[in-house]
Amino acid sequence: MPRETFFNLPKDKRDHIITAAIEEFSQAGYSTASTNQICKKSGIPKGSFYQYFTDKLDLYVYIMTLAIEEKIRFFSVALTEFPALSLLEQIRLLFTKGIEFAKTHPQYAALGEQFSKESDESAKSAVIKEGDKRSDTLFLQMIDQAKAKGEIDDSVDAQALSLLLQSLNSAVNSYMQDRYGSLSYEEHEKDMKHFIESLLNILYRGIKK
Amino acid sequence: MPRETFFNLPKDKRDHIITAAIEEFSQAGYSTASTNQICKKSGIPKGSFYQYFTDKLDLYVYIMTLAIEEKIRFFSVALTEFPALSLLEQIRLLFTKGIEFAKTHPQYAALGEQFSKESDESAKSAVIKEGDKRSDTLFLQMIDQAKAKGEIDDSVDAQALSLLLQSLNSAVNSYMQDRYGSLSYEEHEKDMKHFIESLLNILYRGIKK
DNA sequence: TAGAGATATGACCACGTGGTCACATGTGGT
DNA sequence: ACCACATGTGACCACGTGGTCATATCTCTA
Repeated sequence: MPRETFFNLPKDKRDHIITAAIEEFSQAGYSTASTNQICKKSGIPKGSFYQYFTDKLDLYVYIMTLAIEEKIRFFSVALTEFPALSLLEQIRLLFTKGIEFAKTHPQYAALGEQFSKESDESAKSAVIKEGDKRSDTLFLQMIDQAKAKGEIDDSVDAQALSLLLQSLNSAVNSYMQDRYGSLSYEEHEKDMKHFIESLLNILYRGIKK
Repeated sequence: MPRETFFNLPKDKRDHIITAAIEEFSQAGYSTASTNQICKKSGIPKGSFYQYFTDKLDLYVYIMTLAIEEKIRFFSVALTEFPALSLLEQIRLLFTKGIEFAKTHPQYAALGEQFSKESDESAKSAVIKEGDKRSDTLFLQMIDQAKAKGEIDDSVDAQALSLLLQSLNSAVNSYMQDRYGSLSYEEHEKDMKHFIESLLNILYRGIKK
């Protein structure tokens, strides 16, 4: 956690630093990100950096915490807005909301992308310890609920389905990124909706004739 | 491509260098890997390194090429061994062979893992240019074939299914890695087989009741 | 045996890194 | 007006990086 000095800073200066850090970490990931660059971008001297944060990792974990909080807030708002959806509808909602999140919070999304690629294990575990992996339990909860309601077949393995949904969720995002890059969301909304429906169709009916 | 000097080297010295490079790149990825470390590990002086390779990227692309060739050979042998399998059987074969490859060639598998995480775009594109992405076309071919044979439903979106299979394939591998680490393959063969069957079951029948 | 051309070698370079520290500047209370 | 203490600051450190180059050592031909 950042030192008290950091939180005593005037809000706009703090925000400058946060913005600069998000920018750097979302482009470079933890290990290749440069504290010098963050200082230069936010206009603070090197010495001040180490007045505010104990080290690079301290800042990184703080930034990731902000991003995680934001994303969780985003999803849970979406889910509670529509209670009593079927599993398939819930999944559809999460997919589309996932894309929406990446669109409205591109920096946070990029941060997450970089995090999943991070090779520095100590940095990864430090972030995870500070709270994540809730998406897995979220999916498992949804699946169990749906089974209880008799929505889906009992022969479906919950663990396997959860893995499938997780990998699918990230795959959809990177697919959209690869295909349309940073182009406007609205322009390709139809394509994306159609693609998601195709996936859901496979998921629901299976591929058998 | 390495310089001629490199290929004139006695085979065991060349192999030492290759081994050291694989070790380093599979642990650190391209951008964080250190040429100094590779020199130290393989026992060659710094000067010799730059006698053999034009630069770090030259060596990296060469190593990746070796890994890709090996993996493609592995898969195509497996597929041609059993001609006339159904799509589901082909997919099952690829999943299990994928795990087997990761088990028998852990270094190469780790190399691929690191590559997919690589953030240095120039390195990525240099490797891709030298030949990859065949797995995507492989899946698409299999799907088209299966459709032609009337094995799977026409309403299934080939592109969507291919993406699903790709992401699932890598997800299965990292899942196994996370769960069982480097433990012996045989010990958990049953678990893994069971897990794969669960996934194939969802894929085939869908999740609907 | 001489000499030419390929190959081996490690000291060296400029640079960027994360992190430190002595000192300058601000701020609030007396 | 003073002083104590929090805060700001950038020159500096040791180190590791990818890459170079003059020189030493081979090897093979004449």
